Amino acid sequence: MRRSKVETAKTRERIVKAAGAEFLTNGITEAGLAAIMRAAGLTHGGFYRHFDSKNELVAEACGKILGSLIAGLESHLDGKPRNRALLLLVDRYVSRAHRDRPATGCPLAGLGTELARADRKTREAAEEGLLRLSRLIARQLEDVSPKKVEQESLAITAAMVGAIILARIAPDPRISNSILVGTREHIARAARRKR
Amino acid sequence: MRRSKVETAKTRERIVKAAGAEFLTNGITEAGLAAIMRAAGLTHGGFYRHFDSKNELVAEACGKILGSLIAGLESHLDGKPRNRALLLLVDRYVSRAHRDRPATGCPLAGLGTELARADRKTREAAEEGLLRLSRLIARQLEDVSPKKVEQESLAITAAMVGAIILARIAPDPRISNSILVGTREHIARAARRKR
DNA sequence: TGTACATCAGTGAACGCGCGTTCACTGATGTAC
DNA sequence: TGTACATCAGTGAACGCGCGTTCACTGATGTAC
Repeated sequence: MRRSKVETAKTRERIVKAAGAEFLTNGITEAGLAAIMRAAGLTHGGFYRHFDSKNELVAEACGKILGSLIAGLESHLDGKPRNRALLLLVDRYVSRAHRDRPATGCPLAGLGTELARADRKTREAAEEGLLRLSRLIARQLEDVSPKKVEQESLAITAAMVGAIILARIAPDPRISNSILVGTREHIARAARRKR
Repeated sequence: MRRSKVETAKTRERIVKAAGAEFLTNGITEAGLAAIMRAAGLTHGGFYRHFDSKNELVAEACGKILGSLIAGLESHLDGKPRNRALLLLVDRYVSRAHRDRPATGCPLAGLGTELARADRKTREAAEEGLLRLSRLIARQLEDVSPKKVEQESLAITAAMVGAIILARIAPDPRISNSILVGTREHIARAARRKR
C-alpha cells in the first residue's frame, strides 16, 4: 500500500537511523539488511524502494551519524573560551562513556578499519566528516601557524580516534583506561606548550 | 594421507600466514576459510585438523603478525641512539608505505575496529601485541617520569594507529598525506619538548 | 630391525544457514482530466 | 471539486550464493610388540 511523501521520507530516515546503530554495534558486514529493516519496524523486502544497494545505505548512514556527532560537539562547545574548548572536546571524545557505548559513538572509531576498505562514496562521506571534525578542532587551536593548523588538527583527530579504538580492544581495564588518560594528557600538553 | 609431524607443523604455519594476509587485505569476516586454505595450497576440508574454529585462527594469526611486526621494528632500531630511535620507529610506522600495503602491515591498523568486537582470546592477543609495541616505544622515551612512561607510550601508539587508519579512509591524497605528516610532527614535537 | 595395526592429515562432497537482491502482489496516494 | 487511472511503499516468498562446519574416505606416518 502506497504511502504519502512525508511518510516515505520518515521511513527512510528511520531506516538510516536503525542502520547506523546496527553498523556501529555489529560491524558493517555483520549487520544484515533484514535485522536493520526489522529494527526500523519493516520487512526486508521494502528496502530497495529506498536504496539501490546496501553500500548506498552504508555511505548515507556513516555521513549522517558523523554529522550529528559533530553537531553535538559543536553545541557542547558553544560559547566556551577558545583554549578551554579544545580540552572540553578532547575530554568528551576520549572518554570512557564514548568507549563503552559504540552504538551512539563516532563511526570513525567504531568502523574505521572497515571504512578503509569501503567503496569510494562511503570513504568520501567519512572523509568529509573527518574534515569537519578536524576543522572544529582547528578552530580551538591558538598560536599555531596557519600553515600548520590543518596538519596539527588532523593529528589530534587521529590520536583521538586511535585512542578509542585501542581502548575498546584492550580487555584489561587498567590498560584501556591508561590509553584514554594518556591520550588526553598528551593532547593537553601539546596545546599548553603553544600558549 | 597422513603427514609427518614436521610437515604438519609447516602446514599449520602456512595456514596462519595465509590467513594473516587474507584478513589484512579483506577483513576478518570477508576472508573466507576456503580462500585462506586455497592460498595455503590446501582444500578447505582439512582446516579443522589444525584449528577448532575460525575464531581460533583469527587470534593466532593476529598475535603472530603483531609479533613479527614488532620484531621487525626492534631489529630496525637495533644499536640506534635512544632518542633518534623513537623518530625512526614513528617514521617507519606512520609512513605512506605502511598505509599503502595493509597486507604486510599492522593488524591494529588493519583490523582495529573489528578486533574491538572480537572474542576474548583475540582481544587478549591484540592487547599483548599492543603492549609490546607500546613498551618498545617506552624504551625510546627520555626524560619522562617513570610514572608517566606507560601512559605516554600508549598515547603515542594510539596516535600512530589512528593515523594509519584515517589515512587509509581519506580518498583525497593531500588530506591522507597531511594526516601522516601531521602525526609524525606532532609526536616528534612532543618528544623534543622533553629533552 | 621388522611387522601389524592404529592414528590422523588432507580430500571433496554435503550440511544448514543467512546473506543481498529480486519479484509478484496489494492497496493507498498522487495525478490528469 | 470529482472521477479514473497510474504510481509506488511495503509485504512476504523466492533466488542463487558463499559461509563455517561436519563427515566418510584414503593412505602414509607413528607406535607397539
